[in-house]
Amino acid sequence: MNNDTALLFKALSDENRLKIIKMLIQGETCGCTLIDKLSITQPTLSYHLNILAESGLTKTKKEGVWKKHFVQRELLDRLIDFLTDLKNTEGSCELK
Amino acid sequence: MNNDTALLFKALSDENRLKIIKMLIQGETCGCTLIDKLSITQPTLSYHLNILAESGLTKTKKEGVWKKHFVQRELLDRLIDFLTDLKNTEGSCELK
DNA sequence: GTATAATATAGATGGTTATCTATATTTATA
DNA sequence: TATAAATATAGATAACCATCTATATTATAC
Repeated sequence: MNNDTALLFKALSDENRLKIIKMLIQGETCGCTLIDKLSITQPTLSYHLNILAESGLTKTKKEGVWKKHFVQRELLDRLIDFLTDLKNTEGSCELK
Repeated sequence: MNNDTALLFKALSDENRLKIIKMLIQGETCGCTLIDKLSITQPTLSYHLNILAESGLTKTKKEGVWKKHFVQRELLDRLIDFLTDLKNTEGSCELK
């Protein structure tokens, strides 16, 4: 599982990957279900699913011919925490 | 102000830009203050500050020779909302 | 008005990304 | 075991990114 915040944001920085993760959050699915909702080829989908998995945002399990993808919700929490901490940082007013 | 979620995440997908935004959140500053804390040249900093501003995550105001950069906290909220909504999406269990 | 400080722009470059086509691998089933 | 479905890999490519050096612009102060 990945830890690098910039890399997590990068995984979310593509429109197709955002669509994918929105679909996956509704329930684990295989690529063959996702592909119908996207305007990309199967190898390109495979590429994006890999990026999501490598970031740690998704995990997979093999079920026969299928590879089920699902969102690792703890990593969403980690990003929410990061942004919340950032937002709540008090300005120290060290202007220049 | 930008609206595209993927583009906002992209703005946060670079280590230097994360450092910059962490500094800016502590109080508005000019590039000349930021540059000392980063291992990049001034034109590269200018480039990153532009990306942040174009995403909407930061805004700027001119003050004499200086250009003060500051974080648009509402956009952090927007990202937090996006991730929270995503996380709270109920799985509809439509497995395949 | 010239020097100085802050910032921007231009142009180059090596690396990365998203995409494709074509092909290979894996697994279940007829 | 041959076929079909799901997924992966290889290789190509055009576009984009992060970075640099060199130079230009802008604004203040002397």
